[in-house]
Amino acid sequence: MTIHSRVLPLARQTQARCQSCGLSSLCTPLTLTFQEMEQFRSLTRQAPPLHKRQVLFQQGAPFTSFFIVRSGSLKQSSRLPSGEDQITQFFLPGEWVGLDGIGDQRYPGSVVALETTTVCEVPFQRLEGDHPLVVEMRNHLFHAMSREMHHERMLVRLLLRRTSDVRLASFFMAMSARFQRRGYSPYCFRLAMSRGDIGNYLGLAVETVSRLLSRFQQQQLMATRGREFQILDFEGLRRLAEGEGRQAAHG
Amino acid sequence: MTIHSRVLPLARQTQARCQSCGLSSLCTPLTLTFQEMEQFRSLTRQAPPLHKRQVLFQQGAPFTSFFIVRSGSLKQSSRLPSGEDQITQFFLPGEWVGLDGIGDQRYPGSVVALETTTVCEVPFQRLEGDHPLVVEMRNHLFHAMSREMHHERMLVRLLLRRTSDVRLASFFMAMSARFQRRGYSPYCFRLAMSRGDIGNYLGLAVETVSRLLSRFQQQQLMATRGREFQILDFEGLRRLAEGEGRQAAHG
DNA sequence: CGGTGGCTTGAAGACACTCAAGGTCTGTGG
DNA sequence: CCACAGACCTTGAGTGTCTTCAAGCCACCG
Repeated sequence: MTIHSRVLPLARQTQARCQSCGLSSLCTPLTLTFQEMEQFRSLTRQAPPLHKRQVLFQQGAPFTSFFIVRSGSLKQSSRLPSGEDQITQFFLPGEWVGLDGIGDQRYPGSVVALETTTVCEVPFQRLEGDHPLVVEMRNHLFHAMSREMHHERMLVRLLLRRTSDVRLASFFMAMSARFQRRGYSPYCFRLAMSRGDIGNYLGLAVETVSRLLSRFQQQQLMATRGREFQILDFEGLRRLAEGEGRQAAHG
Repeated sequence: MTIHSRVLPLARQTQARCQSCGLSSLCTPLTLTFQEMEQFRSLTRQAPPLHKRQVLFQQGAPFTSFFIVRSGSLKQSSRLPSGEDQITQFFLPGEWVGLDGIGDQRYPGSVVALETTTVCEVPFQRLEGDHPLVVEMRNHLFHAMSREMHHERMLVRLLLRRTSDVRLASFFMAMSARFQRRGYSPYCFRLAMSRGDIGNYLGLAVETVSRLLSRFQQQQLMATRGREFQILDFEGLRRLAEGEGRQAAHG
């Protein structure tokens, strides 16, 4: 119990690095005074880099901390009773990992690095108490979870009744938005996950993903080279994702 | 604005009724002392019954309160840019309504009663501060949201790659569990939503839902009479929902 | 240089959707 | 109490989409 194995106990070193993280505006709930910042840094600690395929935590492990991605990316997958793995999430820099473990005090899925990745750890215990900073942080999490809840619900329910091309287009639109929010180009990015991962996530066969990518390329919507993706016709892709020019409602 | 129109300002009357609610163990985070109970009751207020098709709140309305269902049931649906309505949730007695409005301070979907329904209102403002009771309540919500988040994610991602019969079987298993948790029979229940609603929720055409119900009946898995449902072969339905005897993984 | 894993492409079949029509239930007004 | 209207539900036939199965390609790495 207590704490999962791969966390550094080096809180001091941590603080120095978190300050230069470049993501602090995303890690911290609001703009903080310098003094508050000092105190806030005490909530987090730096973990050593994860290499590709390394596990951050295992499904079922006791929930102790959550994490904020500093660089790289990860995927979360849950082993189903039937033995299959279902990918439930991808994580990009600045995003919270492990929020869904709070409920049952266990991580409901395993999270592994898709490439070399660094994360900040936030021990959940440190979020207790009534210090204004901690209160602020909890509040932020509250909002984040609520938003996440609805977003997820919408997106996926939407996908349920959509054709594969709409699903994939939606996926890229979502990714594009996430990169843009991070300050990266929304038109050109690299995704570390395999076609198989994308297919698993969207509920499509690998072959379907591959075929669609070819078609998107042919339609001049996107250009693909390995795991580098470029959106050529943003509006076109958006229209496709919105479902225009495709199947209609039936409710 | 400010507060949605149909809320009673009668906090006193409310308290008397919430005490005899029978759901208090679900409404309140933990077992509370009598004194705490007194204080906690001050957090909620009773709203007048909603009749069928009446709107609890509209999509986009400012978030002020959430609600706990006392009796009856509701559905939440979001209007998509394309103009379709997507049902994102059904609510049964004892369940929280409106949690997903916290994030953006607006309700992300409209909630309407599926039948005559009563709810308790919990103004969000009353959850601020550091009173131990309020802290407890927030903590409870935190956990509830986290669980919800993961549950939703799993369930729906799962459905993405499932055939229609597995989707529908999963739906009934989930409903069954929800009724059981409330102390009702897990084998026999009435669902107030139409076939169309179920189809919309699961991403299936009405016709498919109807055909599957006929098939389930023929296979002696369930018996259906209008909106009354009876699970005849619980294990069989569970096996179907788990995906055994059906399509396999490909990841 | 051969092996492995990931990716792409082709062909055949299953599944769920659309369209269409008939049947049933519910609520309302005479 | 009955008749009617409208919504809801069921069933059938045909079609398109996505999956599965199969094979080949490509890049990376021993």
